[in-house]
Amino acid sequence: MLDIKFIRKNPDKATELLKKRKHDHKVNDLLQLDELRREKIVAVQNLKEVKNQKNQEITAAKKEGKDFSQIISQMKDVSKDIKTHDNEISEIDDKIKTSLLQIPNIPQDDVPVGDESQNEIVSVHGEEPQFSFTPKPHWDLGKDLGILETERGARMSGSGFNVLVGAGAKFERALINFMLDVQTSAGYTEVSPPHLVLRSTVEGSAQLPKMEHDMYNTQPDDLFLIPTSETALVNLYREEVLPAKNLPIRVTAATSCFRREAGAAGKDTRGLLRVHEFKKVELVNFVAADKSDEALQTMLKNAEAVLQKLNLRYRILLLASEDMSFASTKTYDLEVWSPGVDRWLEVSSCSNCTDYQARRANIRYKEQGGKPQFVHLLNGSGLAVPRLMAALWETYQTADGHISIPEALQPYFGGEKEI
RNA sequence: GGAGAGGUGGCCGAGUGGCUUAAGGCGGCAGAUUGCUAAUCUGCUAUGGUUGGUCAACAAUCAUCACGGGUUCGAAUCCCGUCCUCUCCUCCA
Repeated sequence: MLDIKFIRKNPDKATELLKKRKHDHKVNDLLQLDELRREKIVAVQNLKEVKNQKNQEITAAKKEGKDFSQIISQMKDVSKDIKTHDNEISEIDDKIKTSLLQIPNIPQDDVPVGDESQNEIVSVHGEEPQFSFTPKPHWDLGKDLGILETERGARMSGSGFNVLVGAGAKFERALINFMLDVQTSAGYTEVSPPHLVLRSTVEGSAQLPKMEHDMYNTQPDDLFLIPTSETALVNLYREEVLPAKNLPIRVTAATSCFRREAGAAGKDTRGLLRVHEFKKVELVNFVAADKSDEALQTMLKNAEAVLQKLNLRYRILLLASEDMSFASTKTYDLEVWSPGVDRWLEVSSCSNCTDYQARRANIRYKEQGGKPQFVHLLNGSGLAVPRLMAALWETYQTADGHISIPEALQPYFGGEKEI
C-alpha cells in the first residue's frame, strides 16, 4: 500500500499519478477520513492522559489511606468516553486501510502511459529460427513423441492440467535444475518454501482480496495454494527488521504455481500455453530504498541469462501503466519466440514494487544506529517452465519430428542429445 | 487428534490488580580513568501513532508484555477465544 503521509501531503500529485493507471480513486474521501481520525486521536489522547493522572492520584490516596471514591466515580464516565472513541477510531482505521488497499502503486516517470497497446518493445534478441519444413506446435510434438499427455491430464484433473511422461518429465526437471544453477551462480540463495500458505500471508503480498477467486483455497483449514512462489518468498521476512548490512537479499525458488484462471477458458489455452498448475523459478530481491532501480536492471539480466544460454529468440517489453500489476512501479516482460505456434510467449515479468509490498507486510531494514525504513521489493520469473518448454521444443524440433536437446541442457540430461 | 507446560524489550529473566513511566543481568553505544587487545566507573539503549517544531535534530503525549475480546475507576497480572512453542502419547511420508 501507499504511504498515507505521501497522499496527505501531495493529494493532487497522487491523483494525477494514479490517473496514469486509469485509477480514479476518491483521494479526497480518504483524506477526510484521515482528518477525522486525527481529530479523534487528539481527543482520546487527552482523555487517556487524564485517566493516567487520576490513576496516579488514586494510587497515592490509597497509600495514604485517604478516600478516593469521588475520583473513581468521575473516572467511570471518562473511561466510557475513551472506549467510545477507541471504537470509532478503529472503525475509521479499517475504512482507511480498505481504501489504501485499493490504491495501486504509482508508475515511474519513464513508464509509458496507457493500456497494453502502449507497451514498448525495448529490444529483440536472437535470430528467428529457420525451418525447411512447417514447424509443429508443441502439443503435436509432445503427443507424437509421447511426452505430453493433455487428454489424460484432463481426465484426472480437468482441463488445464497435463501430464509429462518420460523424456518430457525429464526435460522439465532438467530445465528447473539448469535455471536454479544459473540463478544461484548469479548470487541467489535457493529456497524451498511451502506451497500452502495462510490467508494472512496472501494478504501480506497484496493478492487478497482482489485475487481471491483466482486462487485455490483449501478447506477446512482455509489455506491457499500459492499462485507464485513470490507469495511465499515476499513473506519470508514479514514483520522483521533486517540489518542493512544483510542487504541485498536475493532469493530464488522453484515451486509449483496454482492458478484458477477463472474466465480465461478457451483463450490461448492449448497445450502448455495457459495451465492451472505449473512450475516456475522465481526471483525475489530485498534491497535498500536507493538501490531498487539498479536492482531491476540486474534482475532483468538474470532472467535474460536463461534465454541467452538456451539460444532462444526473445524480446523485452516495458509495460505500459495500465498493464502493470497492482504493486509495481515499473515492469519488464520477457517474451520468447515460439515458432510452432508462431507467437511471442510471456515467460517472465520483472517488477520493481518499491516499498508497496514491504509496507503492507511490514518488512524493514535498519542501518546501525539508524531508523528502520521499508525495504524495496522486486520480483521476477527466472523463468516460467511450461511456455519456456513449449518454445524450446518448437525451436529445437527436427525435420523427422524429434527434439534436439539444447547444448546448455545436455549436462542435465545425462548427455543425451535428442528426444 | 489426546494430556500437560509455556509465550514479558536485541537476548536472558523478575513480576499474582494501583509503588512497573517493566526490576536485575547480558549484549550494544558513548564517555571517564588506567603505562599497553584487559579491568573499573558513569550515562544511554525499542517500535508505532498524534501534536508542536525551519517537519530535520528534538520535545510533549498516547499505545504496545503473542494476538483478539471481556471484567474493572484501574490489567503484563483476572476471565474467554485464537495462534504459536516445548514435553509426553497417538498417527505418519
